[in-house]
Amino acid sequence: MAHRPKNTVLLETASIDRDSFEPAYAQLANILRQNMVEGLLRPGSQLPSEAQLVERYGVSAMTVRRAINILVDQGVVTAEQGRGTFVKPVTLSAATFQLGQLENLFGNREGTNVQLLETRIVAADERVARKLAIHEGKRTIYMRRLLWNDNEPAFYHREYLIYDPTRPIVEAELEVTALQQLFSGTSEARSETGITSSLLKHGEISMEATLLDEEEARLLKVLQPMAAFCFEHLFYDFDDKPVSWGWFIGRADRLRFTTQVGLINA
Amino acid sequence: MAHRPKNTVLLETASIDRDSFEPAYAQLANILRQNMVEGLLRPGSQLPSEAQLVERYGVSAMTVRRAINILVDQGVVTAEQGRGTFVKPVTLSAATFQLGQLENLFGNREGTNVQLLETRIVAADERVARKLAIHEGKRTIYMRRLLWNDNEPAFYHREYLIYDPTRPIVEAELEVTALQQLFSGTSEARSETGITSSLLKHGEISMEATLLDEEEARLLKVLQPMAAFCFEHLFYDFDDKPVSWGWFIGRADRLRFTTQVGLINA
DNA sequence: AAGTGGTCTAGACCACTAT
DNA sequence: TAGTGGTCTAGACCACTTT
Repeated sequence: MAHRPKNTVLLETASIDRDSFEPAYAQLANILRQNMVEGLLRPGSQLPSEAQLVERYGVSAMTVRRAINILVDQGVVTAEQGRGTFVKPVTLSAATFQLGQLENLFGNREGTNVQLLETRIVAADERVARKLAIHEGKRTIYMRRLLWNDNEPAFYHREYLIYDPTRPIVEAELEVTALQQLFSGTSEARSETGITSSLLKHGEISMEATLLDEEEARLLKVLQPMAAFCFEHLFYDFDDKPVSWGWFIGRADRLRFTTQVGLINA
Repeated sequence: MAHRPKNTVLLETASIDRDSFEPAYAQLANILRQNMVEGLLRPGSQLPSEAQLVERYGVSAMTVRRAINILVDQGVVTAEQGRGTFVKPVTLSAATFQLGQLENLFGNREGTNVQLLETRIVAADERVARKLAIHEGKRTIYMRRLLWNDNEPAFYHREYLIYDPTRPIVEAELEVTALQQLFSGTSEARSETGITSSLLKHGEISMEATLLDEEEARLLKVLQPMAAFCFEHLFYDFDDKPVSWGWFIGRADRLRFTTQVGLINA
């Protein structure tokens, strides 16, 4: 016996229900996580080896691996080749905040709507030209919108869009560009018309905390000084050319991102 | 022929290199993603069926499934049983911001250090008692710290810790609780002493944008009014009892979270 | 040499969707 | 009924770590 599997107790009497709707790999992953939740498997300790799990739960090696891969992807264990699989300790830096949370916040889609404040053609100044990778002075579409939720202004959105008659960036896309997406959530790929021809290939989004300026405070109906979240976004088409640059500003006292780290049930 | 696989062209001449270090499933996932990046596979369009991919790339069905699962996990495609697998359009709300980004920001670990401003025993007021689920008036450990980066104060951290002689929450844990974690990144499970006995089971973290108050501004050496990020954290032990409640406040002009959505190379 | 994670296959079977 | 994604197995082989 070369490698002594130290304190690797074989845990719990729970077993796989072959008649369940839940796949065996998912059941096993949950059993293992439950063992961690209950403290039978503490941070730093080693999981039973794959061979042991195969025996104990009567599933194939592939199924065990898949279960463990899930836990690895979830960030609760690390698998080290030749050594074993270990429970990871809780880490602050593992926290991730999802922009999609805002959709829940804007829950009642009835009460949310978009007010177009202004849309006009403007010449790109140095900053806009740089962001959109066009020449200074070229024409762009400038839009200002106010997003309402429950009869309160929630976000002030400003956006510059490429204006190029040779590029198909017209009306339809204007709507899609960013706003619909924010609310439409996972944005089902299936459209009723058949084809969802998104022109957008990818985008960069950044988040900052800022102070509202006078205009922003007025539109959002709050008093200065007021902290705010600012989400800047830059979207590209399939030629990797920028098509849209803009930013959302929302009053901080209405926004809060939360997340969990470590071993949570279910 | 029942279900016509519409415009499903079999793509690209790229193929799997069996001698590569990169596993076949990863190579296939990358080939497929590359097809999306290049625009051969647009949002809404259907991927070749698994059977087709098996034939085209000469790998087993399991390998194909694993490749596709990766793309599903990455959120770039959706797989619908009985229908097919489709490319997802870009979505703003898919953006996720990782707290771990701060570690890169605090890159030079040489230049970062922690200054303990104060530590004392205080009686829990109503708010602290509620957060830590103890009785008002019970003793807690209150700590104030300043986190420096490049000879600049970056974060001001305040924290209340359970003070209970019957619970092992002593000195060693004080250090670990949150700070080490913020800097130590993935926080390797392997400690030199052998056992990493983290007492923390899980935690909740929330992010807000706020204004610095007078004391915070003074300590962080900035002028009011100044926007700031506030990260509140509440950690629990393996009995699901709170052990630590506190918050980091950092000047907003030094912090920026960025992320990408959609189809990115590599 | 023994034990560990990691990859891969060939084929079976199931559940769902479209026609 | 044919095509689709989804699960599962038994066994082979490899690479790494420990003793």
